[in-house]
Amino acid sequence: MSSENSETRKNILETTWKLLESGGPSAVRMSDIAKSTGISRQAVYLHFPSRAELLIATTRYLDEVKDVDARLEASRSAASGLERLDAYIEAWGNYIPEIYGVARALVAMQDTDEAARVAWKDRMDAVRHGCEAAVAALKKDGALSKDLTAREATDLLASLLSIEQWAQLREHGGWSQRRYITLMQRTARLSLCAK
Amino acid sequence: MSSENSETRKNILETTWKLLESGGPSAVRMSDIAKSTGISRQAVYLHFPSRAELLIATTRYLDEVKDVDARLEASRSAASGLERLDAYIEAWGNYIPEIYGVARALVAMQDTDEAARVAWKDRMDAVRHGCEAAVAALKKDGALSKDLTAREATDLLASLLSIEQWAQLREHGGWSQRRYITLMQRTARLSLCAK
DNA sequence: GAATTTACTTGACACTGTGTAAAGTTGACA
DNA sequence: TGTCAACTTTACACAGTGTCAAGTAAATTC
Repeated sequence: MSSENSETRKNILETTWKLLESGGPSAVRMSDIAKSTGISRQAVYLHFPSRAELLIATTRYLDEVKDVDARLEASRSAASGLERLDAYIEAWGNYIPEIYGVARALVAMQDTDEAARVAWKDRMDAVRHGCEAAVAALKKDGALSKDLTAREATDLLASLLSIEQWAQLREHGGWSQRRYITLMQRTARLSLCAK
Repeated sequence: MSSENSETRKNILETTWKLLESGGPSAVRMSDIAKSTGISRQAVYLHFPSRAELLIATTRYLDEVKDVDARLEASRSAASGLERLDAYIEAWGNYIPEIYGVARALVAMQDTDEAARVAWKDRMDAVRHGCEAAVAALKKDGALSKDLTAREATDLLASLLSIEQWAQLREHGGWSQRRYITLMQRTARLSLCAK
């Protein structure tokens, strides 16, 4: 395999990303990626050992380009637990559409590829971690509902903010992105907070 | 293809169901089904034109055996909108684990098979319809939150009750089935009802 | 300026799983 | 005795992934 910073490698990642954004995940084959990148199918394998690894590398590339960390860290500076919850939902909720194409492809590989499963789990654990922090902030304020343990509140929030949930509301329900954020903030507040 | 009520046909459906219940969907190939049924792979094709059609037939077979309709209709007799909401969540929520294996396999085929996509959409539309009725009952009681249109409330409820959501809470979160039902009822009540 | 290295191309092939096709078997039933 | 239905066996086409080996062309090094 060639160096990590190869120009071609970057081109492949960009192409993969773009192809996944427009069109279903199964429509993006290794040959499609090669063709769109303007190289041979075998050349793709010189940079990535398998389709799963390519998809995983693409999500990492996306995170890097979009600077997820910075966007999610922003919610940390919130004054109250409630503000933090809102900020986190806004930050993550607005990140979802940007990674949806790639995420979908990765999810589709979960059943067949162990590496893809782990990569997806890591990603979801990161979200869960953010949820955990938001719940902890609520609890610190005494704002967490007595009906829920911190663990349960975290699970609930993480599943409310799942990509599948977003897809269902946006695609099937036809919700606007703005409305999605607003109503998720509302739902989270009502179901997690005391009183 | 043979008659609809063939003994072998039923055996294939039973086997498919059982295989899907134990183990990932992609691990259940046509040859696995044939082997477990005790017939040749080709014999399966004498009864079902494709893997997708077999999976679709299996969901229908399950609905028949489990009598979904009767179970979901039960919630209709509820006195108030709120009771109806609770009853519907309980009925559907308890049905999910029984169809999860098959549902998972059908979802996994969505990207590649149009028939599977439509079959799954039909299934989800049926759930949505139940949600719609529950929301309408709430609205009639004047119990629906003013923050939401009936449409939005329906979308929200349907996505709360999605199979993916259930899977995430039960499998990743480790929630018990009882706790899942209780907290979903609570979340639905808090996010849909007025005041 | 010749040799080597790097990045890529070309073409062939193994493997898995789906679905098709055709000829053969077996038992029921008329 | 014949025929029909349900099933078996064998073979094959096809798509997509991943591997292998030989070839090319430009840049780098000696």
